[in-house]
Amino acid sequence: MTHANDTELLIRRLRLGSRLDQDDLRAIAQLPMTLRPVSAGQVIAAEGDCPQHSCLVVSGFCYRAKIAGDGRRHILSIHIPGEIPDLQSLHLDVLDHDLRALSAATVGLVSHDALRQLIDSRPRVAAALWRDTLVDASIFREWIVVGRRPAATRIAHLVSELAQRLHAVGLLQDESFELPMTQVDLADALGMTPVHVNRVLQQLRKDGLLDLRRYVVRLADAPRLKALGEFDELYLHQGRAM
Amino acid sequence: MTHANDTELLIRRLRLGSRLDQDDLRAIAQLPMTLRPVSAGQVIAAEGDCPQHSCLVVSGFCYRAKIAGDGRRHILSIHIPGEIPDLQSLHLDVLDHDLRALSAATVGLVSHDALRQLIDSRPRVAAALWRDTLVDASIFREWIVVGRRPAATRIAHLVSELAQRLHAVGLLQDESFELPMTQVDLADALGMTPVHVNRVLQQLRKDGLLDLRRYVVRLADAPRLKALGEFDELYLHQGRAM
DNA sequence: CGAGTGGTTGATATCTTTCAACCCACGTGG
DNA sequence: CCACGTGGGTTGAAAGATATCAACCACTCG
Repeated sequence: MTHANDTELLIRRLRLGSRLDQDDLRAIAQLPMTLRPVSAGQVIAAEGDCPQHSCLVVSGFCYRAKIAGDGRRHILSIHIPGEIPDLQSLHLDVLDHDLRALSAATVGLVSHDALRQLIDSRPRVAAALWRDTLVDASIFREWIVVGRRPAATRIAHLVSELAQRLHAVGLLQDESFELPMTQVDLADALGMTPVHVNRVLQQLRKDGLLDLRRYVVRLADAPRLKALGEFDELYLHQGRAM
Repeated sequence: MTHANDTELLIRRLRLGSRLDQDDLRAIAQLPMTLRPVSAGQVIAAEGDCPQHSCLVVSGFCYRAKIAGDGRRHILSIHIPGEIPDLQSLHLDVLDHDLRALSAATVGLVSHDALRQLIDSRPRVAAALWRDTLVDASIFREWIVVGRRPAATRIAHLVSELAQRLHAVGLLQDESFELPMTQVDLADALGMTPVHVNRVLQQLRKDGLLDLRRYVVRLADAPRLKALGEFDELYLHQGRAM
C-alpha cells in the first residue's frame, strides 16, 4: 500500500528543483506514513522535543513559531500542503521552535528511521530533501530582510510569497486563495501589532492592491503587490516553476 | 598532501554535533582545497552566481548580505573561521545573496565535485554537513525573532552569539574578542541606522554591559548581556559544547 | 439573547530614523 | 612639517512609523 495521493504535492515540489527518476518517486510514495488529523492551533511538535519522526503537511496549513520569554508568539513560517516543516529534526535532535496547525489540517508522520533508510538507499532523494531544507533556510534569510521593511511591504511580501508557493504546486486558482489566519496571527507572523495590521490592510484594500478578509486573500493587483513587497522569487529557488 | 591545519576548526565544529570516525576526519582533511586570500570588503561570491565550489573560512571573518533595490545592504550573517558560509550552493544552483570578506581573510575553495564525492562515499560526513546547513537555518530563524526586538537587545544578542560560537571552537580567550566591524557594518547587520548603533553602544558602555570599540569587543558583564539579548544558546545546536 | 471571537477606531506614547553638523586620528603629498 | 582629505565616530533637533491603551462594533453560535 502506498501514499501516492498524500505524497503527490511533496513530489511535485521536490521535482521543481531536483531530478528524480521513477524509482525515486516510487520510494517516496511508499514511505510508511501515519496520517494524523490536527485541529486549528494544535501543537504538532513543541520546542524542546526530540521527535523520532517528521511531518508532511497533507492538507491544511501549519506554522512554526518561537515563544519569547514574555510569552509573545513569533511565527517563523507558514507551511502549505506538500511541505515538511520539521524535516530538520532528522539531524537536529532538539526542536528549537514549535510546529502547530494553523487551520484544521492533516499531517503524515514519517519516522526518521524510514527517512534515513530512504536517503541511504537513494542519493538523489537525499539530495532533493537536503535541497528542500536549504530552500527553507533561504526563505528565512529573505524574511530577515523583509522584517526590516515597513509594514505594508511586509504584508505584501507575505501574500506574494504564499501565492507563489501555492502556484508552484498548482494550488492557486485564479487570483485568490484561502488563508486561515486572523489579524492576530498575521501580526505574529509579521512582527507587528494586530491594530497596525488592521490599519495597513485597510489601506491596501483602499489602494486596490489586496483584499484580505474573512480568511480569503484576493490579489487585487498582483504585479503592484509584488512591487510593493519588493518580492523577487529568486530566493524560493523553484527552478522549473513557471 | 592534506589540509589538516586549515580544516581543523571545521572538524572541531562538525564534531560538536555529529559523530565522525578517523576515516571521516581524514577524508575531510584530505579534501582538495585552494587557499585564497581576500581583502576586507572583497566579494567572494555574488548574488546570481552559480558557483562550482564552496568556501571554507580559514582565517578572518566573512559575511553574507543581500543588497535591496534601494541599494541598502542587509547583512544576514557573520562567519568565523571553520564555517562554510555557502555550503548551500552545493544544492542550490543560483546564489541568492553575496558572500564577502569582513576583514582581510583566507578562504579555502573546495569544488562541489570533491564535496559530492565526499558525501557519496561517507554518509556520516554527509549527515554532518547537512546538519551544519540546518544549524545555519536555525540561526536565521533566531534572527527573524531577534530582528523584532529593541535595538539594545539586538546588539546584545549579536555579541553574545558571536562569543558563544567563537568559544565553541576555542577561539575565545578571556572576555574579549576582535570584531572587525564598523558601526556602519553593525547597523547593516542589525537593521538599524549607524547613528542609533552609536547611541545604543554608548548606553551599553555606560551600563557596564559591553565595551565595543576600535574593532574589539569586551564583554563587561556577559551574563547580564545574555539576559538583555534574550540569548538562549539552544538554537545554536552545539550539542557537546561546554 | 448573551458570550465570544475577530475586527475597527481614536488618542497618545515610544522608539528609531532622518538630517545636518561636527570631531578626531591618521596618512599623504606638497 | 603642516594642510588636507578621509574614514570612523559623535551629537542635537525634528520627523516618522509603529506600539500602546482603551473602547467599541459586528457576526456567529449555542
